[in-house]
Amino acid sequence: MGTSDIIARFILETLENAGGRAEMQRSMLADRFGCVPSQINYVLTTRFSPERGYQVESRRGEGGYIRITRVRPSPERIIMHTVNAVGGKVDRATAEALVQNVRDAGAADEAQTGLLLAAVSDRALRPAPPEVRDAVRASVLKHMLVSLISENSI
Amino acid sequence: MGTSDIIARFILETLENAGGRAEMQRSMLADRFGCVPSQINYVLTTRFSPERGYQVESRRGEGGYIRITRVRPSPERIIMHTVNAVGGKVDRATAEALVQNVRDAGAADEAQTGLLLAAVSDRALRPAPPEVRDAVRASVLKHMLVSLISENSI
DNA sequence: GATTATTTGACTATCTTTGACTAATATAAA
DNA sequence: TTTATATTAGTCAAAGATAGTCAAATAATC
Repeated sequence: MGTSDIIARFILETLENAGGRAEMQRSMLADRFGCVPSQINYVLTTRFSPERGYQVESRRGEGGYIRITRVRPSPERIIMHTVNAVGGKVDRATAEALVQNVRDAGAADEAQTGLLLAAVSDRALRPAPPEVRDAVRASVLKHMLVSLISENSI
Repeated sequence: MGTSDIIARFILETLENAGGRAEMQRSMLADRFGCVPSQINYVLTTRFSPERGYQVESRRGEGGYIRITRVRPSPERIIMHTVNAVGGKVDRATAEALVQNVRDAGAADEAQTGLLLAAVSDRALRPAPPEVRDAVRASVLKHMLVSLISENSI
């Protein structure tokens, strides 16, 4: 088992003991596991992505930290399923259909649905070059969906 | 939590107890929290900016003071103002401050704020090329805010 | 052997703390 | 009244403290 797996397991244990939400310093982790700090970013992006049900926030400078939140599944199973269905790119029509599904499943109310639809609209994403637009749409949508779960389950 | 956060929290509490308006001396604050006086200015500019809904007045010399006033315009007005403030491009820090302001004004609840923050995060916008990322962020944010107004006014 | 995953480090970005210098105001002195 | 002095607050840039990005090197896997 490689260093990244060990770090990931440590983070998982910490999350477990902290009830799904934990704050730690990147430099402390790197220190503890004898790796360079950027490897922590690698672990976070590969193993604690929105697709896997995690939300990562951070802050730099004095008092900086990395906060990892585990999203609790439940009525949110639908949302996670949707996040997985989005993939790396998603066109507008598909995104809208997925959002409607989320609403129909009762996982988002009218206002939240409105925000989601506004964010994935072609008009909102117009400044993004066409060749990456669907990738941006997918990323924005997934991050919003994960945020929705964490907010609803607190 | 760093010194600046502690100072900010103290000011917030003081404001709370004083009904949204408080006067204090910069040197007293610096003294109390063991920092250099100019750090108070840093806290004021980063955490009690007009964008976040505060007004700061001051006076020098004998009997000098800093007066901090919490300002709360109407939600609609805040949102309209925010949409106008976004412009063609907006960086992450500014976008987050604007969103926080919208929430503070009561124009967005926790879940909606979460969706907004998720959509304007660097992580969500990662697929967008850096040279257009702030433009995409601005567009997404504005479209979402507009959606929020129409939803809220039902 | 090719492909994918991991590790590493140089460079960048952001946030905070500090201090030297500047500006304004009240009060006392001339 | 004018000037000087003391007492505040303001500005700005440098230094310090974190975290992020990216691509090259290496290792693991197919």
